[in-house]
Amino acid sequence: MVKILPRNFYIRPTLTVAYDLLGARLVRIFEEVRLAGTIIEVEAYISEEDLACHAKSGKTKRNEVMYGPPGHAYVYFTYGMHWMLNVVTEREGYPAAILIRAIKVSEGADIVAFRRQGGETNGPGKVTQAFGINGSLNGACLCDPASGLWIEAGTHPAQSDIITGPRVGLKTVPEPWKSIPWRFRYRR
DNA sequence: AGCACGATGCTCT
DNA sequence: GAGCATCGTGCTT
Repeated sequence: MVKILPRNFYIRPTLTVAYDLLGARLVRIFEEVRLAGTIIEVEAYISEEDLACHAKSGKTKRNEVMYGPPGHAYVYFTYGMHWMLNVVTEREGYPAAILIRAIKVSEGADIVAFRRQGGETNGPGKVTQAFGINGSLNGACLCDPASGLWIEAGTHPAQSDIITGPRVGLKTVPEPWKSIPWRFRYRR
């Protein structure tokens, strides 16, 4: 029996949701094929206070989905070539989201492409590439299977199997945000 | 194994 | 015009 994570899952504090997403299963219907993978690495971006968060300068056209209701996808384009997949958390009006940085592919043709790496993607750009995720999914509802993108409950790892550390790629972000341990990873 | 760098285009100042 | 929540390559240890 499939259990799609409901909106109530996402409305909780972002760090709690990030922690709970480890072990959950990201599912994508792409060209009528079901692709799925276990979420193994995430990062939290929380509020206008967080100077690494896109919401640091307030609401803009780009980040407006983060201000919307929880349980939606925030997908943005960066470095001229990469799409990033985030899930929106907390109450509507409070900008926060979780970046899906890595998954272990378990279903779908793309498993072949990642088999050499043990089925794992190794960066957020690889997740979106593997699952055919782009800007057309920005704002998509993860609680509605019609969107073709959702998350199902999985087996959560034990606390001792989770590594916490600073978020990746924040070059010019001031402290404490640059080093705050808001990255969660399932130990290999 | 680790670091430096270029690709490439969109967003915000 | 600067900077970017990245990735692959090519070079150094």
